[in-house]
Amino acid sequence: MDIREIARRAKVSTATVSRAINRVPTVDPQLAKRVWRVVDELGYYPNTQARALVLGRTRIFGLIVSEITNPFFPEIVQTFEDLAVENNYEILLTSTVHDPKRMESSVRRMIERRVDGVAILTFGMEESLIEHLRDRKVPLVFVDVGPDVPGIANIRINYLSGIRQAVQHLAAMRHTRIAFIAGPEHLKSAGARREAFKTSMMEIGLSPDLVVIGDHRMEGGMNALLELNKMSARPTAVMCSNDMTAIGVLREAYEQNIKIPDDLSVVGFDDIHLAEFTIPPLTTVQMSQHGLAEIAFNALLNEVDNSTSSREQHSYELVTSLVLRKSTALARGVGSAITPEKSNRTTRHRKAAESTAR
Amino acid sequence: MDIREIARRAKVSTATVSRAINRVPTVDPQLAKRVWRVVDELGYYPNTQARALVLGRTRIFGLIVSEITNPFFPEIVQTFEDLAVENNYEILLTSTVHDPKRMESSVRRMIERRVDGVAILTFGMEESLIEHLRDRKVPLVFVDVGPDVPGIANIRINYLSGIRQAVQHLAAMRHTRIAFIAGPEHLKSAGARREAFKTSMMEIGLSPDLVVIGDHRMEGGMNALLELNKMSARPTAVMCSNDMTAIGVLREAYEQNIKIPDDLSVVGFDDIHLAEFTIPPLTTVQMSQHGLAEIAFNALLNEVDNSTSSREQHSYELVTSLVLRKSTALARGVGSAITPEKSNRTTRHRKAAESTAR
DNA sequence: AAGCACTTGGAAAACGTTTTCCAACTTACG
DNA sequence: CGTAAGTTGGAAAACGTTTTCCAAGTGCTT
Repeated sequence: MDIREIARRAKVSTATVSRAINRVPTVDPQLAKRVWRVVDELGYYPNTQARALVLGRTRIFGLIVSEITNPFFPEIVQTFEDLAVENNYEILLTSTVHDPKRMESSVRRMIERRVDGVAILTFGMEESLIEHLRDRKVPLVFVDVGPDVPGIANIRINYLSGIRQAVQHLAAMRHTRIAFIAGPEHLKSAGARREAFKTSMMEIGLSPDLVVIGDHRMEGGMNALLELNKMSARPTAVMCSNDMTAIGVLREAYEQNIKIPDDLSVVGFDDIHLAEFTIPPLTTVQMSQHGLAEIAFNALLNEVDNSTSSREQHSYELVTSLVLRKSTALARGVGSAITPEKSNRTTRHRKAAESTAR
Repeated sequence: MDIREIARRAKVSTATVSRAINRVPTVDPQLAKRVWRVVDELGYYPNTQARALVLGRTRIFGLIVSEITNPFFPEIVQTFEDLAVENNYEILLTSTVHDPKRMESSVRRMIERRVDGVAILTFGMEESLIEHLRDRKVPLVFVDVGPDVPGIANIRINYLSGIRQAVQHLAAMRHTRIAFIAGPEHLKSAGARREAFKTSMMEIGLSPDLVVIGDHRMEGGMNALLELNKMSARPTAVMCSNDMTAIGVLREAYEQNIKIPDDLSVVGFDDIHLAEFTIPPLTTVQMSQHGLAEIAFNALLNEVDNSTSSREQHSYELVTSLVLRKSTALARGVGSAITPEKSNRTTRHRKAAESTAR
């Protein structure tokens, strides 16, 4: 069933049907109504491929993520989809699972399907692939790419703001041996978090060298804690490069019968929804997934519409900030005279929060 | 850059380029190589819209899920995508978030984009919508639709197998007051789980009436436990309609200082990856997400290829089974003479597992 | 040398739209 | 009544492929 069929039945030309469907204002309302009636009766849906072919626009945005099974991403995907529905776009979702082959095939698929833009939320992608896309003039949004790739909209994440708050929060609770569980070494974003940790620690005169490498998964968090436990001078607090790592730490601590937060304070990064439901609830650095998705989508939209004009706002920034829950407490041995009763601890907590969170 | 450009540069006809690209065996290898060289040099990618238009196949499968932010689904999406990549398909992913409007727009989008098939992994979808798709002869796979919709491939899930194991496992540990936290009332799949629980309980002469309604989210699990606590005769064990609910229960128990599993045994359903990392690790009923996705994808593939022949295998079954971890234990008061020392408890656990799991 | 089988190219139709051009028609206004 | 302005329809081009038809070319067999 095509537009010609509709034209025949409504006794108008295909041109008129097209105009009616696309709500061109010049068309007579009476006529338009007649067309719409036939469309509804027959359950006609325009063929988007054909439309895309002539328009040179597919109304599809590509979205490349690292790993859809990491709970960080579904929230982004959901927001992205909400916006897509609102703006009549589709999403072509691709998950690279850290595999260079998959990254390549992702890019190929995006090009083959002629998406109108791509948001890249995976890290460690070959520069040549990015250039491949850029050379085709596909609008791109990127998270955290260095300043070295010109002509690409970039969402910079201010890791320092939140991580500094976290470190100061821990220091305020008398922690001095604070470890960091980093992400995979090749990940730029993981490197940036680590850098921010280092900076924050040095600012307040603490040693930033207690670092062990994780993988941004729960498994890595478990292993990292094992690692940390082997050390002669064990840390009393640990910052994790993301929440999944922190969940792993919590889990391994349970296994080892290490009490959180009494024996060890832990703070995560990302503030995924789950962080509110861990045991104990996770103190973590918030990086709004909703905000990230929104910025990415709008950047793309912007770039598609004003394809020629306004190439200005090419860089966006997302700040991070600490959210306090229950996985951090006074360092061991400090204030041990006070009964570690639950409500008490919470109160102290809140105080510390106020002193550092602003 | 189109196929004509390639033809010109390779000094062959567009017909030959098309044949070469699609690996039609009759074309001379020499010539094919020449064509491919030009293709690579120019970085040419065939336009899939144009191809779809003439072929009448888009090589896109629709995938409709309830809620991508529920960790149950990303694993399915990942497997689905793996298979899509392997078979040169794309996925059009849609998340209905339990909103009838979104369900409608999902279906509309699938039709507009002319997907080659749709896997419906959302529940409580209007029958009229499904018929809308079926009337268009879009191949469909469905999870758990009743036997009332003919002409649609259906994946039936054997909830009973796993739930019966779980109930018997609990009974073997001397639990008699076993509660069930159900899913949203309108969900067919949630209803089926509840039915399976009821059946299993009655089989062994226990009352199946201790039921409270949840929402398949962590929040609902928390509320449900609150509810349960108000009861005069509190349950000693609780089965949850899905793992997210169980995670909520664990969380609220922590809040209430109820020890899991000593004070309360809890078992989940789904066996999401996360279930291994809760505190304590969650005993749960496994329903392979990987298997589900695989069946769904292959069913679709099958239906597209043999569009006319073999309409046989229209129903698939997925069995469920209990996986034992640490969130269940002997009922309180039973064998309390034994010191509840950790390794001991684990051993008992394993034994119970063996007696019921087969 | 003739005949045959196979490969190749040229041309064109087809897929389902949007859009342009021009002509024809309607309406409103002076 | 004549004219201008606006709406509508018909026809056709365009988007980028695949595929079919037919004719021409190539190499092999007899």
